Order: sequence, then structure tokens, then C-alpha cells
Amino acid sequence: MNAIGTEQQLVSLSRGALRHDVVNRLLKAIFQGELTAGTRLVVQGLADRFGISSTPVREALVELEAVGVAQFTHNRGAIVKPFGPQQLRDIFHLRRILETEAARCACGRLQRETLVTLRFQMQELADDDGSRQWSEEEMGSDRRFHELIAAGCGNARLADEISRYDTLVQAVREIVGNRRQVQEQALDEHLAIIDALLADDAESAAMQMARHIASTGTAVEMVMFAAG
Amino acid sequence: MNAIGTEQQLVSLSRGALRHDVVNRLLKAIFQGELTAGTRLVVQGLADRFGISSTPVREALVELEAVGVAQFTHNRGAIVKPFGPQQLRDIFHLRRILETEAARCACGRLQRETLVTLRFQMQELADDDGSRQWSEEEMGSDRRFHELIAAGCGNARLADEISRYDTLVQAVREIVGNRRQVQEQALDEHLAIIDALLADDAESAAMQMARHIASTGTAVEMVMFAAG
DNA sequence: ATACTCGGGATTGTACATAATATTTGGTGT
DNA sequence: ACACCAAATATTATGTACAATCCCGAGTAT
Repeated sequence: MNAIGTEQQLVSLSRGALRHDVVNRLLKAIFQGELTAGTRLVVQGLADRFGISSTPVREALVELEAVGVAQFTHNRGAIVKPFGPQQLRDIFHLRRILETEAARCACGRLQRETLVTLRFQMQELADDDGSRQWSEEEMGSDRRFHELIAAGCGNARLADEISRYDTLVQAVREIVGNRRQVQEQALDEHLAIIDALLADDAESAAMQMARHIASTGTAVEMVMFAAG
Repeated sequence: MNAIGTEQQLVSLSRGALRHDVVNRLLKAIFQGELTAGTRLVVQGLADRFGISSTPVREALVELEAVGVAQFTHNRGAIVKPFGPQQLRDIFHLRRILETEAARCACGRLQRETLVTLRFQMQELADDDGSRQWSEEEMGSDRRFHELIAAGCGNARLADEISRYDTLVQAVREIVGNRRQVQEQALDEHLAIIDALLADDAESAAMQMARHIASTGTAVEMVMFAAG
């Protein structure tokens, strides 16, 4: 009956950027399964629970529709779209398509020096194994890596779309957490991709990227939907 | 100085779906070059010119940001992003990526009968050359074709993204108009893709689709940015 | 010349009105 | 008594009007 969990989400939402915060909260709620498919996203209800006004909520909803987790019907508001293993796979499928093409296009367009530097930092991380805040570092490295390729692909729009999907992936990551093993594997795969880029082998880079995304996709799926 | 052209756009905008109409108008304006890069999209100004209130305009703006033609800066509102030949190419590049993968995935997932039927209708169109409303028919055929593949690719999200890009392409189409020659070529390419699908040759279908999108992309670019 | 303040303009958020849809209630016919 | 239809009511989406905050630039004083 209740549109959102009973948790009384009172606000420490910083003035300005309300919309963004609402988007992230709802994303998380949907991915966690608190908001299930078909649930009506009642504007006033959400506004009350978040302790804010309706306008930012409405704007958040159109953003949610844009990222494909909610759906508007005219004069009937928004409902949440299904989210489960299949939808997670779909997300990573899209991400794979986008980032693969980005890697292909970025090949030969990035400065060697930049690549070498990044590779060095990553290699260092791979060795410096024991540090307690390794996860954080790896997190940053991961982001930089993917952003570098996206930014260097020569298609600003493609970079934007990748960034859009990064929003979703970040939300997933918040739920899944940072598994050490997954991050280590990711690091290896990143290195392989950089090597392909350094070798000016676009197709190899694309292939490796495809494998990389697919692998993290299945890893995430394992964690999120451990058979119950 | 003026945020939008001086044209006094008075409204016959039907109640409900205001947002959508605003989106389309602004899209058209941006693609036509009336709104150039960096122009501030002042909410109140647009609301006045459209004769409506600010809320739907604001929602339209976040939608425009989502489709990548506007950009928000916090507490400084939205500005229009650059649009020119390069950006048009970027759009068709994305569309190519998406639809190519859709074709690849749809191969073997569509009912033969559906394909055969569609092929028959298209072949009929190819023959029935003289009709005066040929353009309209072709238009519908085009849409059906691409929607069929998108819907049948097995990834609802991919279908959604394709639909999102269709919004952009439709806006472009409104400006470019329906060139007979382009449509005829498109029809041929559609037939080739269907044949590949019927032959269960996913890679061929993907290839043909890539060529098809690329070809219409360059055709559109020719028309829109005829060297001046 | 530089730093500071103050004012105009615009974004962001709130409160309210209107219209459309869903629901419930009451009546009617079988 | 029960099913079904219709009108009234409640809920919610959509749009309008308004207030507060924020950014930027002009003017001024040091």
C-alpha cells in the first residue's frame, strides 16, 4: 500500500541539487528491491517522505524515466519498471556496447604518455597489495580509467552516454559494495586493455573491454542475486 | 540577447503533454540553429514565449539534458550544447552502435512469418512507385522496420535507447524533410537487412544495418549542412 | 588597481489551484 | 439478494503563482 518503505526518510538534503539526491535515493531503492515493478511513484508521497516539495521530485522522476528505471503514462504519473537479473544483464549489455566502441575509437587517439602514466599508477596499485584503503584507491583508478577512454574516444555524445550508465553502475556498486576479488580482477583487465591500446590494436582493445565489462557484470549479478 | 528567436510562439499546446511539446520545439530550434551553443535556456523566458508556466519548461529542460542537447550547471541553469556536423555524426554514430547490436541480437529471435510479411509489404512499396503519398507510407514502413528489430532484440533497455535516439532522429527528419531518393535507398537497405535476418546470418545483418545507418547519416548531413 | 558591497536577474524550491483518473457508494433491474 | 451501472467522491497528476536563495556584475571606497 505504501509507495515507499515505511522508513521515515528525513532530510539532510543539501539545498540545491535536491533533484539529484532524490534520483540517487530512488535508484538505490529500486535496485535494492524496496520499490518493486509497477509501484506507483506518487509525487506528493515521495515529497512528504523526503520532507521536500513536489517540484524537485517531479524533475527527479523525469530523470529516472530517462535512465530507464521508471515509466510515465500520460496523466497517470510514473511507475517503476521491472528490475531483476535480466534487467541487470541488460544494463551491462548496454554498457558493454558503449564502452567497447569507446575503446575501439580511443585507440590511436590517446597520448602515449597519458596511457603510460596511468598504467604505471595501476601497476603500482597491483603491487601495493596490503594497504587498508586499497579499495578507495582502486575505485578512483577504475573511474579514471573508464573516463579516460570515454573522453578520448572522439565522440562527446558517446562519452555522455557512458557517463549516464555510470550513474546506474555507481548505484549498483553502492549496494554490492567493493569486493576485493572483483577489483583485483578488474585491475588486471584494465592493464590488459591499456596494453592493447599501447600496441595500437583497436580490435584487441575492444575485445578486452567487452570481456572486462561482461566479467564485472556477471560478478555483480552473482552478488546481487545470490540464489535464495 | 534574447534567449530564443523573437518569434512569438503562442500556444495551442494541449493540456497534458506540455513537457513533451516543449521538448520537441526546443529540439527543433536547436537543430535548426536558432538556438546556438552556449545560449542560456532561461526558464521564465521560455515559459512566457510559449505562453505556459515554468514547471513544464523546467521538466522539458531536464529531458533535454538527458538526450544530450542541453547541459545543466548547478544554480546556473541550462545552456544549449554545441550542435553542428560533428554532433550530427555523433548522433548517428550512437544510433549505428545501438541498432547494429539490436540487429545482431534480433537475428534468430524473430518469427519468420513476421519478417516475411514485412518484407512483402516493403517489396510492394518498392514496386508501387508512383503513388503520391508514397513518402508517408515509406515513413511508416521505416518506423515499423526499426521498431520490429528493436523490440525483438531481447533487451528491452536497448530498445528504449533506440527509441530515445528515434526522438532525435525524428526531430532531424522534420527539418530535413522526406527526400525521395534517400527513402528509396533506405528501402533497399531494409530489404537487404531482412534477407540477412531470414538467412539467420547475424553478422551480415549487423553489417548491413551499420552500413544503412551510416548511409542515411551522411545523406542527412549533406542536406542539413550543405556548404554555405 | 583591488577588494567589497549592493542590486538585478535567474534558478531553485514551496504552496496552491485545476483537471483527470481511480474508487466507492448508492441505486436499479433482474 | 445479487450483479451491474452510474453518479459522487477521493486521490493524484499537471500546471500556475509566488518566495527565497544564489550568482554575477556594476559601482564605490580604500
